[in-house]
Amino acid sequence: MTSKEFARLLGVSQSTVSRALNGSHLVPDDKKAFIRHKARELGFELNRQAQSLKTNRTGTVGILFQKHFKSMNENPMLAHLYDHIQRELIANAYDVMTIYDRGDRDGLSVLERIVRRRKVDGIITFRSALSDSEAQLIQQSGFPCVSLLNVRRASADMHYCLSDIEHGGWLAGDFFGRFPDYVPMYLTMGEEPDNAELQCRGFRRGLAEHGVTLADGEIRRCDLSFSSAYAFASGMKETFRRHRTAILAYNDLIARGVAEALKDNGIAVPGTVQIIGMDDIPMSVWMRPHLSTLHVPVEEMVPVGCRMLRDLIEGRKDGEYTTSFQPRLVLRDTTVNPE
Amino acid sequence: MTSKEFARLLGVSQSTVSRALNGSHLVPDDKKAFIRHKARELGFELNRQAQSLKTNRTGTVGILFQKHFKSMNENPMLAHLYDHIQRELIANAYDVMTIYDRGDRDGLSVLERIVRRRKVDGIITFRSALSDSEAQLIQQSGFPCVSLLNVRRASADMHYCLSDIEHGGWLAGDFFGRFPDYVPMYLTMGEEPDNAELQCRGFRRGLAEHGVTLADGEIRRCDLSFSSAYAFASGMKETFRRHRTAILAYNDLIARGVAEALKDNGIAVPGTVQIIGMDDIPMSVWMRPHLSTLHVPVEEMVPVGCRMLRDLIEGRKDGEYTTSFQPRLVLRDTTVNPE
DNA sequence: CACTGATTTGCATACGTATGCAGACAATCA
DNA sequence: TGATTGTCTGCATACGTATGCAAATCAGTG
Repeated sequence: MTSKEFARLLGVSQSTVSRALNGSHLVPDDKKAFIRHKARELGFELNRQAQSLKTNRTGTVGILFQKHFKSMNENPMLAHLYDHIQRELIANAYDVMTIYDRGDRDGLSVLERIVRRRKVDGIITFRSALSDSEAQLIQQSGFPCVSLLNVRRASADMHYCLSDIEHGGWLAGDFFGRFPDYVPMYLTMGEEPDNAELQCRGFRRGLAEHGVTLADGEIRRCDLSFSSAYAFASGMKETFRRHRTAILAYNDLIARGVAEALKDNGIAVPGTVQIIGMDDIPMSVWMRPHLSTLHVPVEEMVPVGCRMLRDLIEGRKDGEYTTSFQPRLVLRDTTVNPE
Repeated sequence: MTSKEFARLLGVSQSTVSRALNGSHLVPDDKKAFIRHKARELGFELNRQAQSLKTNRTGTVGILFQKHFKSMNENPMLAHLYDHIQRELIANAYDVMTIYDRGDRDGLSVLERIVRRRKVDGIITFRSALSDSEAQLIQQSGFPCVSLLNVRRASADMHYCLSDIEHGGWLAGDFFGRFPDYVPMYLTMGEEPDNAELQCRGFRRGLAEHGVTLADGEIRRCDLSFSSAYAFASGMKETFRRHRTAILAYNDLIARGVAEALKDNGIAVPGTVQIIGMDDIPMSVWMRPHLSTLHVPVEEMVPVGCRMLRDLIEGRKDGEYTTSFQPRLVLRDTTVNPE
């Protein structure tokens, strides 16, 4: 059924139907209500394709995963974020399209295809480690784009909804600083050097305020995966037996891998090794010991980030803007209870 | 740039451009190649909105999650499947839209909205426990729909790409039947009674062939979550200490929860308790002990299922069709090595 | 060269909506 | 009453593509 047929059925013009269903102020409230009521009753809905052709709006937002990063089933934080974002956008009448590049096909990336064909109104991306070409593509296409969670060095024209990772590092440093008998260690991975550096700086500063220093040699690396972190910690068991260690891990996935390895190797947590992760993914409390972590307020960030994107799409806002959220230290079972 | 402008630029008509880019046989190969080359060179692409308006095709497939089930970050198998499906569809030039209902808004479900506005060409759904109203909606909308993985009782007009869960159960039964000193136990959850019943029947049959019976009292339930399985197994520790037990779990998520609980409670695996899961999610080998499991050949099923959907969408096939895949028993560290 | 058939081209239109514009109608005021 | 404003309506058109149809071109044959 087209709007024209539907209009004839109600004895009004197609224009009036269109205006009523789009909430135009040109049609009086009672008539608007009537038309909407009838539409629901008869199951009529405006054709999205035609609507899109006229308005250049699709009612769809793309969620962009970077190929450098893991997928949702390898990185639980992505699934966690995706879940919240999806819920939030749907509640605001946007549908969600996944954009996940895994290398180019025919020299035309998925992002490129979607952007060029305008299949979305805007883009949300989690990490800011877009490749330069991707960032450039988004920028010159003029698509509204909000980056959640982490910042990318030197990229203009992008909007951020951040968690203050440096402050997170500071919180962990401030905590571990109270245990001078534990050697501090920072365990990160290669994928996000900018953010790791921020986190490490905060950690260092937090420790320093208690007179504790983070030795350069105690900045360790593994890959962004449970098993890599597991392997790392297994390989370190002699070191851990030699002296107590207080580990800040880049995120919960890594922290969880470390905790599991320590458990399997019979190293006491938190008696011998303390661990703090970051993100507070749901998985944090699946397993024992429950992970102490820096809670990233996803539940607050996502609505704000989505709101930012909607403002940009619907033209309520322009120019750059950035919001920032503070992580919160949550002590569970991988840290010693401070007296 | 529109196709008309682009056509003028090349000195041909808009029709020819349209035909060339859509691969019509009406335009000779050399000209087709030339036009395509130019299009790529100038970055021209046909407008998807207009195209959709004419053809009623969107180039998008919806992946439908049921609200009864967990989300991707709670159920790793969903993320695993999603990952494969997304990759497969993108490789075939379809984009992917997530359809995740969490209760209705305004009495209009997300699925309803998407179907009514025809934002997708077809639907893939993982589990077949669609609510009746959802199944009906899909059916009467005439959307091609393929259900992966599991079957739903008594639903016509749906196409299935299944893993043979009953055979999976049989494999586990046939294996555990060789260990008469282990009491068999089946651990399932309430969400998918049809499939659980099939699996249990296979398990029972497999055991019976070795003269072992599964007692009705040894059919246990927990929720579909890691922590619920963990809690269940923790609560059973006295039983496990009393006699050896061979557990078939409905899936790996549950099996993993059990394994972790046993580890934390100091119960020997597989010496005291053997565990077989199902799915073979990547998480299976993240943690120790590596889980013995019934490998579901996602890597084979997904391409076939997507192919089925594409056939339906592109009109190469109609009527119902169903394909089925055999799971495979993978022995790792939660089962006793048969001599 | 005339004719036939096959191949290729462009014209014209339709898809279903949003919206500028002009006109209809009601309300207000002098 | 007539003029003026404000509110509402419908007509007509444009968005950019796909495709039926007729026309044009070409190759092959007698």
